[in-house]
Amino acid sequence: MGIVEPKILRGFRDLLPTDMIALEKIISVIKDVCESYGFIPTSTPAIEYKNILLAYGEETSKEVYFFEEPDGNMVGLRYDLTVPLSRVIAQYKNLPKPFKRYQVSTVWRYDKPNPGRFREFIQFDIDAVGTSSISADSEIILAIYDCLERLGPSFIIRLNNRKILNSLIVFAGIEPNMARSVFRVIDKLEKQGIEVVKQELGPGRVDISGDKIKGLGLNEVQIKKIEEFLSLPKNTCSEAIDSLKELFKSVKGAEEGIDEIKEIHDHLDCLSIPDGKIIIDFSIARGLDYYTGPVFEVVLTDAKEYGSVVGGGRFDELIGYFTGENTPATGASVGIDRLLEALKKLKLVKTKPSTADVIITIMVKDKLGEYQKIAKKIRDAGIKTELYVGEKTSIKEQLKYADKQDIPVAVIVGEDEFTRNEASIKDLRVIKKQKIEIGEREAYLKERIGQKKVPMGNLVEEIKLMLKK
RNA sequence: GCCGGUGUAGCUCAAUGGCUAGAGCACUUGACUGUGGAUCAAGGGGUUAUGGGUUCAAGUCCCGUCGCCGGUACCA
Repeated sequence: MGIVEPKILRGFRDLLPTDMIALEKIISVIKDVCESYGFIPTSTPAIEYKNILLAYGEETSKEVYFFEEPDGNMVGLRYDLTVPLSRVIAQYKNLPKPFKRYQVSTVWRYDKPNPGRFREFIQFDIDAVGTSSISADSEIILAIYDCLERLGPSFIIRLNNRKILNSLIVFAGIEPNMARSVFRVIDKLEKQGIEVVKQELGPGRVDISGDKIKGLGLNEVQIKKIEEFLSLPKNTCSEAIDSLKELFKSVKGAEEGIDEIKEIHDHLDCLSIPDGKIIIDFSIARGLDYYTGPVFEVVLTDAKEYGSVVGGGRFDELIGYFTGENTPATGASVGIDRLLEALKKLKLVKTKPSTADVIITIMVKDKLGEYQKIAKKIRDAGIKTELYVGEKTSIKEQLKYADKQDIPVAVIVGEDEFTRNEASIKDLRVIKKQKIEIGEREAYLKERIGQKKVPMGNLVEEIKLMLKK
């Protein structure tokens, strides 16, 4: 008989318990924060009609998984959570506005896989729809700020405004249809440096591997003006705002974007958020075409190689493709997979193979019912408790299993304990924590390291005490 | 997509074109039938990613494919 070779698609991956436990933990922290801000959960299908997925234009299509249903409908896997959100807003017209929702779901893109970047990945989106108020943008940024504070990594939130970049196009005298390309180039500033940016704005350059990168062909005056913009003093947010105001004083309509970013800054200032954690960076544009106002992204300062782990901004024109009317919206998207990889590397998330805190070992096979009673008692007290169900029933095997699963406490009840109405509880962490100097195996066994006999009536209390250590 | 590197046991890696492809860790078993550590002993594990070619002889050299890593491009 042929054996089927076990393999998975390129860019896809399995999440084994250790990763999955860490992932769930991260998600639950973010959910808690969202709900503490009054964002409410939504869910939409993984599959949408093709024309829905293509609502913003055909150019998106090459990275989307499309397929035909047996009855001929053309459908596809969602590639983000914003398109389904727009559909939902258009479809359920009586949703309360502002509609503040969060959604954590899998999305699919046929991209080139990278470390921390997969073809199937999880997005955590937070959005506020139906309000132009900048306070919505501030709330989302604050929620993201709180999430990161609770998760623990050091980070920087970079803020900008698409309107400011649009003013730059006017300021530098660039054709409006070049705007998008210019934004794409200046977005590279942080990673590549000013010289590369200037080359790409102008004649182009040749990269390390010998590839030619075409330049945008801007003239020297235009490049000079962009450089002036990018090198504005911005040690503090107020300094950045003031210097930009000065630079753009003759640009018509430039106040709007500057005022918006100032408003966000004022909100954050009231909460005494340290100036270095949320900064203004005029180079960030975000890859997406659809942003219309404030934009921001987050990098982890000790794990920069994962790129931005959160990105977001205002997209006032997007939902209109479905509603036919102007529907302002702003949001953020957390790259959960990148965050997981980064937090693992920074050792800020527990990587454990099991969620159980207690294992009940089986010593007397025909008293299974008794063991189940013990397990129930501990579970009823809110402690995660596993009853050993393996076939190898020697105590040695059971403890080895518990050790491998990193379960901290074992309950051992044999004939002795049953007759005395007692239980032995054993702290399995003790051996790992300190090297115990016992040479002889016999002495080691006698020592019963980390073990304690307690009356059955006190079992739950004693376990709680042991777990607290 | 393009450029470069790389692929040997579960993991980390050895092996001048030449004898039966090795080691450490991990794993299994026993010393030890109510105790996970340490120690000792034994054991299992490989189509050298894959398909072709050169050669008396290929893990080793050449070509294709696939995977992985790095860079670059793209990213609604």
